[in-house]
Amino acid sequence: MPELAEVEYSRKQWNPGIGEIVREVRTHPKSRIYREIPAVAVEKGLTNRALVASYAHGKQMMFEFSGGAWLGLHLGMTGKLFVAELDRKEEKRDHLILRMKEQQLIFSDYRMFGKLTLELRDDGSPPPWWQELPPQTTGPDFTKKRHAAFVKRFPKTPLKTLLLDQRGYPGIGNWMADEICWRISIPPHTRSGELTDAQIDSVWKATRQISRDALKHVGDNWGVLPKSWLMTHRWKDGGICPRKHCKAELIRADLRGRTTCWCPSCQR
DNA sequence: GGAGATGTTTCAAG
DNA sequence: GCTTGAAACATCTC
Repeated sequence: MPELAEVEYSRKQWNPGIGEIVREVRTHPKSRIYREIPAVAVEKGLTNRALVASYAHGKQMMFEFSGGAWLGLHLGMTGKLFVAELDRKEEKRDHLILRMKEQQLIFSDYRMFGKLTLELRDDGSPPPWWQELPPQTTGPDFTKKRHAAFVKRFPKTPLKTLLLDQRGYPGIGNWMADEICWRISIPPHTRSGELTDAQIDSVWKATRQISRDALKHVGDNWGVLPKSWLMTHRWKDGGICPRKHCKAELIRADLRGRTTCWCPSCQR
């Protein structure tokens, strides 16, 4: 599930804990989630600290705690963040639980592709890797020029696959990449090197637009995406292209290891 | 039982 | 050093 907008949504799920002190930390020490840092270090590092703020950047999230502790989270394929009452029973897939006065913040992930880091810093600044993340697709530094250079760097890579590269397009995931290709009527398997300058331009525009639209629609309460989007049709067998007057049956096929959906009529 | 799932990392080859 | 492409990771659901 987690792409740009869903990550932003997830980050906000822990907002009720802002300003609250972590009284107890529960972990699953053997979980794969703790491959970057031992669970004990996370328990020690977060106990008695207050959650100060949270940030999202592409698919990455950062939670700032008092005293310069920075908790980085990535949801992988199946990670979830939520708040629960204190009497909620611990479940097998809860990897991190932060118990506060009247609630607990939970990170669960059954497939365990998620990732967790914790860094304690003296100077109050976020970890360097966080500051060096590539420009957000909704921000001012995601320029046409930067995008064009990135496209030209990987001429053999199919456009859809290129859009999944987090170095170029942080936050773009499988459905958004398909949505972008569909919106501008380019087949997802088109090699980057075969795109015209005008097409490269339209990819840039669509990427910005769809990023912004996705954030707007998912919003604070998982808004429903418009029926006019490819996304709302892509998983149905025999799904129909939602473009006006098209009505072609959508195709789903593997492209470089990811399920890809496109319209054989619009995208040629 | 097998295939597939809205993601990243790693490794080998050119 | 770079790009490219496949496999691995772990578990649940259909």
